[in-house]
Amino acid sequence: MAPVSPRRSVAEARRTRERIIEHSVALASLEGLEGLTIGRLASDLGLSKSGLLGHFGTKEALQLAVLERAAVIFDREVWRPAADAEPGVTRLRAVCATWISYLERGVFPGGCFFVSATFEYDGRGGPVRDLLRRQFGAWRSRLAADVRVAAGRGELPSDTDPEQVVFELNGILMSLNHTIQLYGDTGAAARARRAVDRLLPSPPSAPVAPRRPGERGASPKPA
Amino acid sequence: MAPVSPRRSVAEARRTRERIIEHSVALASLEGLEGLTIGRLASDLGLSKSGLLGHFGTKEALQLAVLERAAVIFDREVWRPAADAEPGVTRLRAVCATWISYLERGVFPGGCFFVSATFEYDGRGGPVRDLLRRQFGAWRSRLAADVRVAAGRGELPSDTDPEQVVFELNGILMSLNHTIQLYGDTGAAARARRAVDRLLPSPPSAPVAPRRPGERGASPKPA
DNA sequence: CTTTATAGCGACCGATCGATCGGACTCTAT
DNA sequence: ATAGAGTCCGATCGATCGGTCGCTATAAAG
Repeated sequence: MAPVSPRRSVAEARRTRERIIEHSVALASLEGLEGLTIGRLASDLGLSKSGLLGHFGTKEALQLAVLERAAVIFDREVWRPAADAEPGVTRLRAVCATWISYLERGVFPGGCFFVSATFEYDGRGGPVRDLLRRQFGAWRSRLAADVRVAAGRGELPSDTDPEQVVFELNGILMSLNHTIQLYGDTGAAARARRAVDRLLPSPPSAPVAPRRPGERGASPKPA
Repeated sequence: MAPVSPRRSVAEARRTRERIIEHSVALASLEGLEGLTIGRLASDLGLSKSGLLGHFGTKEALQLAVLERAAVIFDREVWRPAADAEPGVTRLRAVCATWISYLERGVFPGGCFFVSATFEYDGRGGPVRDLLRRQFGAWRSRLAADVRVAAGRGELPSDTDPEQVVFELNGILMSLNHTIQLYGDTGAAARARRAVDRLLPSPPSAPVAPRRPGERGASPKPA
């Protein structure tokens, strides 16, 4: 039989792998990481199931690769645009802003990838959940670090409990995610911004978004 | 072959249906509504698949029945214990307290049934999602009604946006649900209570309103 | 050119999915 | 006593699941 796609160089294989992961991220955002199916992916991409699975070995390995790719996207869309802001409340507010925007823009069609995924893996065990916990833990501790900076600078009360602020911030973001996904209510973004404003009052007289080209905040790699 | 379970009266059938729903609620709380499988349920309950499905017709009908039962449990565990409190902030705080306790006690082993379910049905359509939206909408509007009462009584600023308060309350509760399920962190309940306190300051013992309206937000100090 | 590594295919595996069917059985109503 | 309704089972259906196997065709290495 005539081979339909006769190119199988190593370089092509890398591109194929990219295509698989990219499509898997989009699909998993909507259907969940467990909702990914090899057959569906293969037919969407014009591959055979064995050809597709050959790149990863098992479905679980694919899920982990998808999760890591999602983290790269999250980093690019949320962390990086806010990284250069002044550490403390200013950067916290910047991260919240990029996060809300990332949800508004629908970077992932199913809302925040990690919120969905952590809810999906609530009660299970295994490597996927372990990775999720580590990724989410990195998110929380990075926020908490900036809360501590803010408290040290007097932008927040000195007795501020960083974990408490992170807890409430996450709540705001999850509530936004939930509202958008369940009701398609775009106006909820304004509510989220108002809630963030109340939780993290804009620091007084500090020049907003002072661009200091030399300084880079912790350059990110949630993993 | 000797029939293993020879009792099939109408009354027994009702009990069987109860058993199915009860077990399904517990299972769906952990595995999700979509994660319910007829075969698993049947084997857990010592029934045949056809015998089990005969009570509902389709899996979707079972899911709807499970959702309605979950709502009954939620009503019993969260709404009812707070129903007799003074309408307004007092009752809002009571509902939040029962909700937090309901999560602490693990009424559903997988956390709040409706939080999990709405996240699961984020991106899908169909009757199950429709019912979920209605149920969640009822929750929101009941909370909003009490917020309006509170604002009318001066317990909250008169220009309070009820939907905003509900949005933030839901965030606190979802953050708690998330923390408990992903990390098993029981201390998070204290954080949730603190956050609720800040959002809904306890009204003074006298039903008068010493708070000056016009001041936005529940409390000027974050954290 | 020859050899080796590998990308990808097609066929196939056992398991499980939701669902259907006919029939055996028990209760209830007449 | 008998008819009807309803409960539940065992067998079975087609579809799909994740995954394996042997194979071919090609690219890369020698």
